[in-house]
Amino acid sequence: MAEENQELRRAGLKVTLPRVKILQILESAGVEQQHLSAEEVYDALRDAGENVGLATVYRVLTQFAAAGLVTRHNFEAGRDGSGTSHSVFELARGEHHDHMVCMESGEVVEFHDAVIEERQRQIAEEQGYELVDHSLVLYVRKKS
Amino acid sequence: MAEENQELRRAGLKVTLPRVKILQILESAGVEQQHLSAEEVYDALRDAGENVGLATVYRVLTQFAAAGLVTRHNFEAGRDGSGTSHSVFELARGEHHDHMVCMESGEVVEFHDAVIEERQRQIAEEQGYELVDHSLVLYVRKKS
DNA sequence: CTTTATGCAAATGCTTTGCAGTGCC
DNA sequence: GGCACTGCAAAGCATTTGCATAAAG
Repeated sequence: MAEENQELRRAGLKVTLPRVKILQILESAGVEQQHLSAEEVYDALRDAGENVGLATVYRVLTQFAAAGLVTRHNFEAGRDGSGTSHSVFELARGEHHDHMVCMESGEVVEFHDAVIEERQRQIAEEQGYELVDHSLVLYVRKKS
Repeated sequence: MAEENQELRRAGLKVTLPRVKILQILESAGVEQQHLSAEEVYDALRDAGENVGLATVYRVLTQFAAAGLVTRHNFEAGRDGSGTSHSVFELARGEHHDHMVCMESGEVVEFHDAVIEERQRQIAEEQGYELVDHSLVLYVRKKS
């Protein structure tokens, strides 16, 4: 219960109601809903009876991301080159992983592959670069 | 010279000055500048003395993307979770490739790796999905 | 001629900011 | 009490759309 407060303090952030609530929402998100948009967090707050402004949700999530508490992703909505893409946030639970998004259901599956990770490092190196970060998203469709 | 007109007709688009000009700009982009934002294309047009509206640039690029003539990417600006990301367009020259973006210089290097491509397919399959598309961007830093 | 494209300006959607008021430590 | 945090409304960007005009086939 006081767990969240610790995390916040560690991040150098004052323990306030919006921050604690948002952290709880992210922590309690079911496996199927680990990737929330700012709007979804906002709605969850209202459903929980808390009156937090959308601006605050964005501010808090951005701070959390800067503190490494959460990760921000930018999944593109549809293929078809519709530049529409909103951010989704997910609690950073230690190890890194990539994502697979179903183009039909919107479902998100996480995965981690050592082979790919290593190849990426090698490829960057071959070009004289050091790999700092990467973003890999597979757009998939359920098999029939 | 009439090459562009053929490509446009093939795509089912009327041959108009804005479309031809934009196609030329993309084709003549140097190796270091193959990835242009709508704004950059717009500026290039003005520099070439053509008065094309930015809205038209967007419309044309979107049509080109839909026709498969160009590919639209969404490189994120800075890491640090600043959701800032604008689209860049690149001429689709046949084979698929991924990108490596230098976080300092903004330079973009293209690459293709059969191992990664294959692993992606396998990973999707293992989860009962069919791989439709993917987006892979490596964020790198020049080695010292 | 008829259809499709263009330009401009206004509208959008998501995200950030300015500022006065509020609540942590 | 002071300074960080919040809420609200307004500002910002990149991109899209409505509509009257202009050009293509």
